[in-house]
Amino acid sequence: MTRRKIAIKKIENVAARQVAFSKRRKGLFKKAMELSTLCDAEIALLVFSASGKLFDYASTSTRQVIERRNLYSDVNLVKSYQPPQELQVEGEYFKLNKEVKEKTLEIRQLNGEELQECTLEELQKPEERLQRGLSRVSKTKDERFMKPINALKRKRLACERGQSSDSIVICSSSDNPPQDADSSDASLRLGQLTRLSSY
Amino acid sequence: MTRRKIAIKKIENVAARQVAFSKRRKGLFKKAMELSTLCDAEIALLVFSASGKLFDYASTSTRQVIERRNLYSDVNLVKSYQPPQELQVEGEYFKLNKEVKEKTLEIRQLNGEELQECTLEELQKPEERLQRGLSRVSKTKDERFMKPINALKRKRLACERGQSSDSIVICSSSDNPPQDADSSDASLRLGQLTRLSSY
DNA sequence: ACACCTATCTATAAACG
DNA sequence: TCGTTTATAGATAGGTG
Repeated sequence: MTRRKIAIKKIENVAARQVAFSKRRKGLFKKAMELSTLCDAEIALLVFSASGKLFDYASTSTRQVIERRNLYSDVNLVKSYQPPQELQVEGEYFKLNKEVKEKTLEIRQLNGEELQECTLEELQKPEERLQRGLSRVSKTKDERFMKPINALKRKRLACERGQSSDSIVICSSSDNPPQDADSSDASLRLGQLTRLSSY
Repeated sequence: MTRRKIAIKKIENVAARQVAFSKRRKGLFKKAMELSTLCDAEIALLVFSASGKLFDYASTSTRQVIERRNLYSDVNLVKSYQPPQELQVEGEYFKLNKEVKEKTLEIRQLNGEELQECTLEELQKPEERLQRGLSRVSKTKDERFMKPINALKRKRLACERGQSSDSIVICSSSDNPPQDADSSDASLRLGQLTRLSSY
């Protein structure tokens, strides 16, 4: 399908087959989910790799109709007719999937995409949210940037005056309101940084 | 996918949804068969239309592992959900779970939370991203806001042509650069708005 | 609903790291 | 094994009959 067209028959090269399986499986699941979403269809998809590994997907948008089975028990795919509706617990997969979709949309909107689907009012929220987020990030960056400078300043002042508690002027490098950048203990902050660097 | 990109959400237009269901179902089955053939996988695919009609496919290339039943035959919904064990956890579920976590973190960072985990450099990216996103959102909002005004303006200019007229000042409601908000045909834009309002 | 068209959008085979 | 990239093959939305 791409650099070269391939015939639809078993791929003999094991490595290539493995790669194709991974890619196409992913694509197939995506298509299944899209169909389910777009057309309000219920879909169950079971894929067993040649080595016996199971990958599955089931949409259960309204009622749970499909049940899954473990690979190693004797398989028995069963469908129910009109199962108890509302009470059905949605599959974990479905729930997760929904969550992913929601978060994806959220992120896309924060990126400023998909905005044509929004009304003027609906644009207000993301805008405010972005402003808040930006403000926080900028502030944090500022603080992080000023810390070593302030530390140096303190050290120097301490040396020069013998010692004293000093009043330090803090400058903001951003165009955001400088809401009092740093007032807590520096060693504490350093402790946090140290801990973080171990990730 | 083609003449126009569509969002992955339920297609409201019934006719269009039906067409999409038919086309995409066909495509999905084809992909399933290709995967099965190319990679020697066993696949079962069940698709229930919104109206309850069943379409299914099952490959049994190597061994018969999947049993199918007709929707209208006797029911036995088997609750055999083995809590996702090793094999399954490694699969789609696991990946989705990871995705959820990643997106959650991403969102939190865009919200300006969890920033203590970032170095100064790592703060740069979200900041720029937020600025871009904010700029896009603001721009879109501006455009949306200006559209009716511009339309009115044109109308009025058209009316006043041949008569006395006063100049109309257009104000931007945002503090972003007004990058020439609207220059295309107003009726077209109105068409878009109308279409959108039906959501 | 179906078959065909075609401009676009998506999936993906190969190649590379 | 994985992630990316890139060029190309394939899928499909919207339109028409």
